[in-house]
Amino acid sequence: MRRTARSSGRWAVGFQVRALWTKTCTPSASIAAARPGTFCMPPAEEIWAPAITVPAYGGHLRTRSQRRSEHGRPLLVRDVRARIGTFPCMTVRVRFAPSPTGFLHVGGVRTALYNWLFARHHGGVTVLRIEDTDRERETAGAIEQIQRSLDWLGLDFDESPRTGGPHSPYLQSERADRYQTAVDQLLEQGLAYRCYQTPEELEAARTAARHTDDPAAPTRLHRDLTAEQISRFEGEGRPAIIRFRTPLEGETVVEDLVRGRIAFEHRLLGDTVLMRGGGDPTYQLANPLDDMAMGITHVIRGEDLLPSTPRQKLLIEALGGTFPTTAHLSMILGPDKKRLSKRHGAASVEEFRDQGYLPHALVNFLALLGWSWDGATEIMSLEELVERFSLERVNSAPAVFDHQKLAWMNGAYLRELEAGAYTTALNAHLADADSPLAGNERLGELVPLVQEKLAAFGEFDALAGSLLDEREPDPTAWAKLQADAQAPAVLDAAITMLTAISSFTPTAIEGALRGICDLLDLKPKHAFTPIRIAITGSTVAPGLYESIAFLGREQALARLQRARAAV
RNA sequence: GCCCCCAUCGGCUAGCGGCCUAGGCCACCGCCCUUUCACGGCGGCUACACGGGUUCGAAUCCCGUUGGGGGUACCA
Repeated sequence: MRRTARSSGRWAVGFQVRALWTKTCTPSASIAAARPGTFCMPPAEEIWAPAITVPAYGGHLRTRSQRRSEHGRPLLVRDVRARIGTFPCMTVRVRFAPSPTGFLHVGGVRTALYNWLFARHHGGVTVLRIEDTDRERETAGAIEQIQRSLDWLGLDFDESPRTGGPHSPYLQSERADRYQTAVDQLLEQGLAYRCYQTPEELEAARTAARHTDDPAAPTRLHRDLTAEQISRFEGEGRPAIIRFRTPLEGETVVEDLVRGRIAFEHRLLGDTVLMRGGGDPTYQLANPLDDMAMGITHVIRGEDLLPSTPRQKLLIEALGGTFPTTAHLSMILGPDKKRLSKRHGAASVEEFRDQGYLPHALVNFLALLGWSWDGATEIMSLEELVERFSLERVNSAPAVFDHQKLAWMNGAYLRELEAGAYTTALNAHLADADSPLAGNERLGELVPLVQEKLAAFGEFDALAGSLLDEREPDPTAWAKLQADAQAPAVLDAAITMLTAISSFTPTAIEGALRGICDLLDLKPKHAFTPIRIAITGSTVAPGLYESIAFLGREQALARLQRARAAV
């Protein structure tokens, strides 16, 4: 069953792109032949090999590369990709799991998008799960805002807090009993234990151990408490946290779809906290447990979560589950090469919407930030992205967010919009911005004048707002007008000429204005500037003839008179 | 400090040992078009971080160095 990507809400028009000037790009035979939904590939045990825990020998003496290649010849990223890039007979299930600590930022969107594209490409299922295990950090309304942003982008999730699904609930705060059950089981099997350290004791031990050869030691201090010690701590009324009993030797190897094989030594991992003193689960417990419970097959997430991967894998395997295949996406950076954040300006989806970006332009741009199809194709519809996307082509290097290219791409999409769709979308933007121009019945007439000039709807008001509204002229432009010695003569001539012509069309107006050039022996460039400032109040505006025609004779003359009086 | 990831033009990237005197897009700089701003067209600038290997041959494989990023939480 092939799903059709769709947008939602009034921004749907953003997807009606008239023409795509993509460079030649024929879908590869393998993609064309791929059957959505299921994948058969022998032998399954090679893919799901549980091994991965191998004895360490002189662990810290070996280099990363040595560990990586110790099983024989050097293991290349592409070897790993080739091995686990195809899947046994199963349905792909991915999840996007944001925590409701704020708005959805571009990094999160890209993660959501890659998950979504991967699932749709393989005919799989998308799950939206909210990771609200830390209620203190939760922001009011964040869940709704995240959902709204995803809706706007056209990323629909098959299972979510809103839609429900076979693995409800999709809010971690409502799954407490499951986490408790798992912890009880681990405790019973001795795979987890109670730790009575106070935060202060832990911190002190950590500081002391920082420069030793076993920096993770402080997490293991209560790993083997005697019965007496336990009853003493209990007697003191100390709250216990639950820690995972991480193996002391050996290492866990993760085979990542974008990074290849990565080995982590157990002794450096320490004993992960699964449950807080208050009995709340931590991310380290809830996240992998839910992935297992929800049948997640592929975890596609940010590189910042890479270091916690071995802990999660260990936990899932301790619980008898199979760790999903992972794909860790590199970070999105600001111009200063630091991780992108609010400091770098627009970072939330809502800001882009407010500035008048089309959802698909953002999607297209983000798809290309860390992934490419052929190195040449830039503009792709959602359907094309779904068809072409693959984790194999995801770049492992971090990427700087290029605002200028996004603006260019948005302009490209805007220019390809049908006039009607353009008008609808522009109007929707103005309405969202509470602009008095929203609903103006002459908006459509202005579209041909501005369409090729705007990179985003947010620029509309500054460019053409003065044609719909009487407003104060730009001071700089006005000063320029007043300083222009030719202005009085030019404006007088314009008033005369525009009064005289019989029909008030752009063509007739052009003729009249050209007449001024002859009359005063001025180049159009010089003659038109005062007129443009008089008419639009700015040096930057839509075509002069069209603007004057749009205003109509009465209004145009009034503006020329006003300017004449000022010079 | 320790662990992990990463490294091609200013930015996004193509490149999987010979097709590379390194291609595309954005940005930038010229020129053309032109009533401003854009759009469009043409041209230009500029990159394989460095040092060692492996190989007949390396941007591509290996090692190291340097640099950047991430993690090191009873955050996610």
